[in-house]
Amino acid sequence: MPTPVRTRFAPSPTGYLHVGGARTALFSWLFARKNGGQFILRVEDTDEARNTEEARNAIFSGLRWLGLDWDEGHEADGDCGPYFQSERQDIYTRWFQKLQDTGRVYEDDGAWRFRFERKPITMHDLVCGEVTIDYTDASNTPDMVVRRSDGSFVFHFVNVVDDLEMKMTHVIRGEDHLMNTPKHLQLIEALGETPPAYAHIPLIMNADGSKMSKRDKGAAVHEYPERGFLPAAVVNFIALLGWSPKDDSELFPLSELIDRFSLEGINRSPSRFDWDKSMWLNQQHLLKLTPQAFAEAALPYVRSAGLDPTDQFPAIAASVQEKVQLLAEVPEAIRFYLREGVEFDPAALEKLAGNESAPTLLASLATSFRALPDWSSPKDAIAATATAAGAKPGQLMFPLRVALSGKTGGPDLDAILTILGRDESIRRIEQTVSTLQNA
RNA sequence: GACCCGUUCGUCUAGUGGUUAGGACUCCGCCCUUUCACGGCGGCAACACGGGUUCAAGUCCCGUACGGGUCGCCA
Repeated sequence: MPTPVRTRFAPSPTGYLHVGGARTALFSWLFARKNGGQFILRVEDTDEARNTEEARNAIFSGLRWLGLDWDEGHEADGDCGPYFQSERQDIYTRWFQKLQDTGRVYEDDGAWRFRFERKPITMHDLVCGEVTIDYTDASNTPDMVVRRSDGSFVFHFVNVVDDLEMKMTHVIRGEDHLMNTPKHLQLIEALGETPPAYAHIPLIMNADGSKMSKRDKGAAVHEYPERGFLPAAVVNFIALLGWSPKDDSELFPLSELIDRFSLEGINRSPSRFDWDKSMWLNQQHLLKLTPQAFAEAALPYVRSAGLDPTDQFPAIAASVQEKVQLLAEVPEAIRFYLREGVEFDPAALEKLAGNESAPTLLASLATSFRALPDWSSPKDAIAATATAAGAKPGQLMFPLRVALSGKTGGPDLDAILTILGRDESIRRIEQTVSTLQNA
């Protein structure tokens, strides 16, 4: 029986969750899930000065929002805890003792340095292939500090110890760690342990190719729910940034991503954000939602825009499901349903004003609406009214749309008529007629 | 500067010696739709450059250029 796969995500809580970090987490998570292994969340909070509670929570909530659950770590079980490095001092001290016993560390200015073996180090990276770094020349690769003069341990040491202690089989991390790997390999070799397999993934860049930093659009994971993205769409999008299923498919729910994922599909070159495509992908995921699920997803955005959803909301939301790319667009798309009367989009009103027959047609439409026995087929009344006035139904459709919604585009007229109801529809038509006459 | 990784349409990518270099986003047409959007069809658009190797190179090798990464008592 093969050793069960164990991967981890090991962020340090010094800011918000970065989208590059999220993708690293995603790939590690996918690899673990794909292979029936475990995914561990370890918080590397050794830099007390820079750690914040807020940053820690951003990591947890970001991962949860994306749907990346962890088997061991904060608020989860696990035999390899604690999962915060700040609570693992005893473990590091013990391993440091072991390292001292090998005679490979020496004191320097109160700190402890690890003496590298002066030889070429070759790693077999699962993504980069075979990479050799020459450690022969000490001036290029000075012995590294593993323990500071204040007694604390540096990243390289704790990271290696934890990966060993937590029995990692695969370390999937950003390419910025590639040059650290020989250091880690040397440490592990000195300790007489077996290293995990490494996979270094290329970084994500801004749309213009520049390095993505904190302030850049899309850098922070928490920005995505704010902008109206679905977690599944974000996961789908970042997975496609640097990974390919090797065929033409590209629309994946999480479950299928797990199925299709493999390290071989990871690219070697940094990729750039393509905002148009991320929004398109979000729209595709939105389209796949049931109308109920869509309404539910849209509700918070509607509320926070100050709109008060009525009991008609399910129908209202359904009418705009295929009109928006982001959930944050929903409030604007449905606002016209919920307000008193019509507010005209200037361009729409102008277009309507240019139509000389509109006021007359609309006025007689209001009359025939009023005469309808019921509201089951207002469309027949539209056709009849137009015909009676010697016009085509199409000549009445556009004015009616503007009269009801104030806009040139939007949901099907049928849906608008049904949702608004007879009284409100008539009211808006008459409001429009008088607006037109007074103009 | 040294070392490491990379380079196919504007962007994300398929492609593992012989392809009309494929798909997707964007953009532009047309169709569907009495709106918009969705959907369908079509179009524009790429192998960074220079040398090799080979009957044959986007695919292999070497340079150059460009991009990225790393060179801490940060992680």
